[in-house]
Amino acid sequence: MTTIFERHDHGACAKEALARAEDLAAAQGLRLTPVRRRVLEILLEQHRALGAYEVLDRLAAEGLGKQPPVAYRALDFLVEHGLAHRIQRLNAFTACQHSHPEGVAPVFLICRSCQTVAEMDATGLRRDLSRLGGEAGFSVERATIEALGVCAACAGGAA
Amino acid sequence: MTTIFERHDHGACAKEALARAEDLAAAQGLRLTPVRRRVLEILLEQHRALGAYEVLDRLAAEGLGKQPPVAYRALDFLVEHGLAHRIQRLNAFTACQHSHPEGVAPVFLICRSCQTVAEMDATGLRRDLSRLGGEAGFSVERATIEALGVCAACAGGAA
DNA sequence: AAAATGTATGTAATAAAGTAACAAGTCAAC
DNA sequence: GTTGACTTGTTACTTTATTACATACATTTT
Repeated sequence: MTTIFERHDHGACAKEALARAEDLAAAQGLRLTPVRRRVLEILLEQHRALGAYEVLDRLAAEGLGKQPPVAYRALDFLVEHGLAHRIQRLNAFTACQHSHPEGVAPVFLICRSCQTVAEMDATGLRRDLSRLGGEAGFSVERATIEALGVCAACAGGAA
Repeated sequence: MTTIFERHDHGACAKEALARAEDLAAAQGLRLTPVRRRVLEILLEQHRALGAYEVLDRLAAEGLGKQPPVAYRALDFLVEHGLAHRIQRLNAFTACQHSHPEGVAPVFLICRSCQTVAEMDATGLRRDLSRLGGEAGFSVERATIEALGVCAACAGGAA
């Protein structure tokens, strides 16, 4: 499995994600407005999750909006359409790193040392979770799976 | 698998949990002070997660503390010793329903209709998650697994 | 092109959640 | 009965998030 923990061409990675967003917008008739697009770009700059107010500060510095709702609305839009994810543990947001065709939400790996947040496909895990819920008569609709730990680079570097 | 979604003697369920807490405190030399004990009792009254401020309001009504730190400290104590859990999706807390011998954190099933939060053992899921992380060189230390959906009773009742 | 409609943004105000810092009290051990 | 560790009280504040309403922009209808 390949994650963004590995060395990669980050510029290309961000560019691709933006292109995917544009394709999605075109395909689904969504409006990737300047604010929304800029928020996605800001999230794509780093592989760590940003708080809504960090995003807002950036927007404010560029004259794109000074009040919380501006940031929250754009972030909500991105999350709703799968272009970004909310990391519950951090009350923060990160750009989506892979395209998740259907409603296949990923698992997040959060490095507590470098703050990098990586996504991994977790189809199997989700199936198991649904099965587990099913045993209790519970119908799983959405699931949050977040792992906190240390990435290879940080584990190696700190050794 | 049996969860608190099923009919059960709630009084007994709460009483047992409290007894477990006392045993734990005795065994580990922890101080289950009046505030801490009362917070646990409050959480045990319902099988839904309570926000820190809901707990605080209850404490205040009983003269046990009026400021946020009082509630947060007690909640942190309970969480730290496995007597309660924090539900990330809800920014809320729920009493532990099973004793988790070691550091075996459970999975949470959150009914979006009746707000009940049930725990299930997820040893297998956690192992799979660790393995998945391992594939990316990531060492998982702690994991949050929360499922949002509908419990059997609500699905049946609403049908 | 003007009116009507739907959607997005701007703004103010406030709510909700969480923390820092320090003073004061409690309790067990010596 | 004083020391030291832990717990609680209190003030003040920070961070995160939402409500409500006004304004602007875009699209379709006429």
